[in-house]
Amino acid sequence: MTTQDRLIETTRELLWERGYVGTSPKAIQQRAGVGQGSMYHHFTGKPDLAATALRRTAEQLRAGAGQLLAGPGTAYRRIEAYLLAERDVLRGCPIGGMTQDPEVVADPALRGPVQETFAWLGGRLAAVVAEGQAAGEFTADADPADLAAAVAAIVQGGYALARAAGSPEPFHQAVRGALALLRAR
Amino acid sequence: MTTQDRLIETTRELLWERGYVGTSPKAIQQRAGVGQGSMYHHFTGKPDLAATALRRTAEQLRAGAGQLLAGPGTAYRRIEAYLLAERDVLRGCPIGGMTQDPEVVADPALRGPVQETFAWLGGRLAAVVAEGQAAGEFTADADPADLAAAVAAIVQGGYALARAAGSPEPFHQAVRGALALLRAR
DNA sequence: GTCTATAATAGGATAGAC
DNA sequence: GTCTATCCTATTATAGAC
Repeated sequence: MTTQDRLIETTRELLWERGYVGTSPKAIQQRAGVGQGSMYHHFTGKPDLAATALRRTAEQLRAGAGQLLAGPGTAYRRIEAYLLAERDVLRGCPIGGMTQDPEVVADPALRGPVQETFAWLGGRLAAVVAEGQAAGEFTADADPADLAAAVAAIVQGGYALARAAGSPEPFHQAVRGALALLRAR
Repeated sequence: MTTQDRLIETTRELLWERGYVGTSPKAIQQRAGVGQGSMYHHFTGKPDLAATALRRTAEQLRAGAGQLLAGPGTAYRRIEAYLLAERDVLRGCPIGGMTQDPEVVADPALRGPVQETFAWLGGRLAAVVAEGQAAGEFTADADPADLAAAVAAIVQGGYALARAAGSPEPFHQAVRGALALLRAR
């Protein structure tokens, strides 16, 4: 792995663990085992490095979710697969967590990957819901985009509840609740 | 308003706007218009002041939600009232947002008010759901605690989606989706 | 109670040697 | 490309005067 790559991977970890404000260049350099000079040689500064790291994280998240949602099975089964995917619940979402940081939200380069990820996810989920409605699997009296947003919110909100409780259980409750509601359609 | 109160109110604002890591004692003092000495006279330090501020915010949040959930009307109407309550969506939740900060999660004095708020909210929502099931308003095939967690997660997740998008719309989509699902019970 | 020093450490970056 | 040295500001307090 190149020095540049180590910087990116280390930044991805730290952003996930400590958020953007909580991640200092010094901490990145120390964990990556490189001096200051290297970091500023490859990146213009912390925002540049963080944006690069976030783009990579967003890519991987989309790849994972894309697989689950494109899989075989009914619409319900695919949404279920997405909701039941294995997650390190107490670590939270490496993309969604960024929305809490005002500096991320304020900087287009940082918010970009986050915004695009959720826009993409909403679109994919809505497409699956629409397929389910077309197949008569779900009643067609709700906007697919609304149900898609609800499913995405369950995951993001589940993380928040779990971290508040110090336990993954509230996340799983929320998912079970959402699946129970979806089955009733 | 006393100096102590101004410090608490200012800290509540800053915690909401910038989170715990992003809120410095100096910023609190400047916005409150008091010197360093005053802050350290009334509070042992930033964690103490922040914990006091969070307890007050938690109280107000519970008071507001409690009113909506205890109101008249069917279980569905009360949950609807909670979900449709007016919110400054792009500001996020002043309590739920704290879960993103590792220092808050790690400090029992800081996580306490957050944990208690969601524990209380989950209990209240579950009670309303249970009433709805008892009244035949909802089918009784789902655990009230699961549906309660789902409702709470919709709100918290809705904030995250909205801030990612830079628009309140995804929050409202998620709420509409959740209400559509609840109506089908 | 409140204020103004003062201080040790961290944050974020630049300069220049190698 | 990578490193160390240096710089300025912010952070989070403590000390002591008023």
